[in-house]
Amino acid sequence: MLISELSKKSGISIHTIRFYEKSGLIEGKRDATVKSNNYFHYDEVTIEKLEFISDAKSVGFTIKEIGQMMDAWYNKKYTKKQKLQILSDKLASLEQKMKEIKDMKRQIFQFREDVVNDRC
Amino acid sequence: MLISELSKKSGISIHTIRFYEKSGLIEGKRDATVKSNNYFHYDEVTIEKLEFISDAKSVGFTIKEIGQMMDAWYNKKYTKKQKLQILSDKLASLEQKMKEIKDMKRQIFQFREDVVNDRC
DNA sequence: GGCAACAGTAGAGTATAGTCTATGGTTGGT
DNA sequence: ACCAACCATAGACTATACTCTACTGTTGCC
Repeated sequence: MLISELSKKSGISIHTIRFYEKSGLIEGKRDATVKSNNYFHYDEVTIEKLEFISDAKSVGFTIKEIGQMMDAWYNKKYTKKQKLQILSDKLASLEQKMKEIKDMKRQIFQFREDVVNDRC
Repeated sequence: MLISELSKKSGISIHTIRFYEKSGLIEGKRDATVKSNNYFHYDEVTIEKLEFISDAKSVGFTIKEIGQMMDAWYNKKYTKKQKLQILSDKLASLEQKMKEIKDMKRQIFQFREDVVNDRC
């Protein structure tokens, strides 16, 4: 599929898709048999990738981290050991975020109690 | 205390403290009896505020949101009802973040399994 | 009185993650 | 052949959150 279809299917703007492509997160292929244009073609996997990017971004991962994670299982860039290391690191950082969110929840709960009881 | 002491006690750079002050998150007071300088003085509560800012930032809240939350219990800017609304909104967004992180963890776990079993 | 250390303001610069504009070529339908 | 709709690249612009520089004034100690 071409970029406009990918955009529609993924819900991500064409501009942003191009930005992700430049950033190395996704990659379209050019059809070597067609010489009149240089349109990029995308496959279904790219849709999955874009969905993962959205999810990963919303939990606070950076483009760089997301690229690293995607390389850890779509690419042959790393050894098995390196891949496992990367994924374990990201799991640990999620564990950490989880803890921080729990603490923040407790803190806001306390603030709310203070407001309810006119202590502030 | 003056800004350098506040910086040392909070672990936040003087530059960043000034940035937070400009952003309306914290507020130093000037000593009206001293006319030779216009140094800002900070109290212990400001240290607590800076700690909260750090925590809130690391869970992904923006400066704007943090300011709103701090206004919700340090200030008289909002009515009780508005304060409770703001704090409940933030709690809900933390709940949402938590859910997203859990999903992301599951996804990365799956990737890790795939790597372990050479399925990618 | 000199000077290092500290205070302030204003504004420039950086990094991240888009978002948009300009420009020009391509495709498909009439 | 025409033209709207699409594709590509390059680069400008925006917002957020710092981070740093330049410049100037103040304080405290010898």
